[in-house]
Amino acid sequence: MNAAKTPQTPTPTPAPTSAEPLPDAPSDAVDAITAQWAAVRPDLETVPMAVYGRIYRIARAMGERMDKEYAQFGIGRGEFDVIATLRRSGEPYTLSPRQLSATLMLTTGGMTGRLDKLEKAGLLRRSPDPTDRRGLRVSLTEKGLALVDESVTAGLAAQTEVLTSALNADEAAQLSALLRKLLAAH
Amino acid sequence: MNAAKTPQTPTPTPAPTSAEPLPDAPSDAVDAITAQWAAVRPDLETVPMAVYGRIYRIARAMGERMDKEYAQFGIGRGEFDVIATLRRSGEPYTLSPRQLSATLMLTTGGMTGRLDKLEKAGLLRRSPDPTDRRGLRVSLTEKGLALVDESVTAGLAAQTEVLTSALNADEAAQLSALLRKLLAAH
DNA sequence: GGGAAGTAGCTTACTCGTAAGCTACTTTTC
DNA sequence: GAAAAGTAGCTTACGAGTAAGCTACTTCCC
Repeated sequence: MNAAKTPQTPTPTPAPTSAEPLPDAPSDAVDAITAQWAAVRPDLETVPMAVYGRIYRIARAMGERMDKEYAQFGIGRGEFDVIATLRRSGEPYTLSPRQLSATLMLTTGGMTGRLDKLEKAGLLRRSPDPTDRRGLRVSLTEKGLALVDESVTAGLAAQTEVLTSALNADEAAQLSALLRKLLAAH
Repeated sequence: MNAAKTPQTPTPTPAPTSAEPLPDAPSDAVDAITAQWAAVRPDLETVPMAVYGRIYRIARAMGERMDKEYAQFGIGRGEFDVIATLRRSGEPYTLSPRQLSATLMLTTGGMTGRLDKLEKAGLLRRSPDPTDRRGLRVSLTEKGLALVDESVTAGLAAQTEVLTSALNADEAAQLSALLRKLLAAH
């Protein structure tokens, strides 16, 4: 009835590739998965599997946490990203839909939907671009500016809380540096 | 016309929190974002923002890469996850839909859709559970077993390629350990 | 200066997930 | 051993994204 074989011992040296569940570190769900793979397919590398497996899970877990934070302000993560992009672009908090969809790696169709929702909520305003009649300018309203300032603080507090509970300042800096190198390879 | 303000210099000490774009490290899109925030909201912590920003982007980039790998075998990432879970559970490569949806953190409705598609493709088979008439048993077919073995190898090769191009073995192990600690806090 | 090519934003059709509700069956409890 | 509660899997309604195609406008280029 167990959901899956639970590998009792994360076998000291199960894979061809070195150190996985270091002696002191407690084993987690990802260790269980790599151990299962090592049992049935010992030819597979477990380190990359573990790294990306954890990245994927952390991204998902923090994403859900962020959703909850932003829900307090009546917006979703997607909407937050839009108003946050406007906010950090500085005064007058104005960008075009195209700039927004490019920055957020979203199709224009998806952006139209987000802007509709935010405009209806009174957080931003669409106005014609005076220099190009094809285009629009999207600006944060007073209400939008106030809301984004509150919600970014709340969201960041959540991230900070989890990060500092897990890692000290040195480790966090080290992690950031390693992730920068990894991201550069993508 | 630029999509966003491009911060020329990642200012040596812009934020209250220490070392961000280390002297040698090239600055990336995430550095640009944190620099923008530091300019308009200098009270915000930039380290957590950078860590989670990079985690999110790496997860997304590798996700897209995986989609391409699996597309060669005619499946998507979601379908791959299902047959991979069956594969690593070991012989007889059989689990219930409930076990699968629990393991993959998916609703039962979502699992029904994935199973429909995989069954139609001949990669797995649904049969009644002999001990519980409410339940089903989902098993990999010969074809499914062969396909998952090929696709897991291809996917892992892609992950290994990117990881080893960015980090040496020590760094990768270090990253894995830091991520384990961070994941544990979620 | 006029036609070709490019760009901006919106709409439509489709995909794939969730949430909630359904039926069928099993387990618990008195 | 019958009623109540729980569990398994499917269906339906809905949400939010993509891809492709549309119209309107601008820019390029001869």
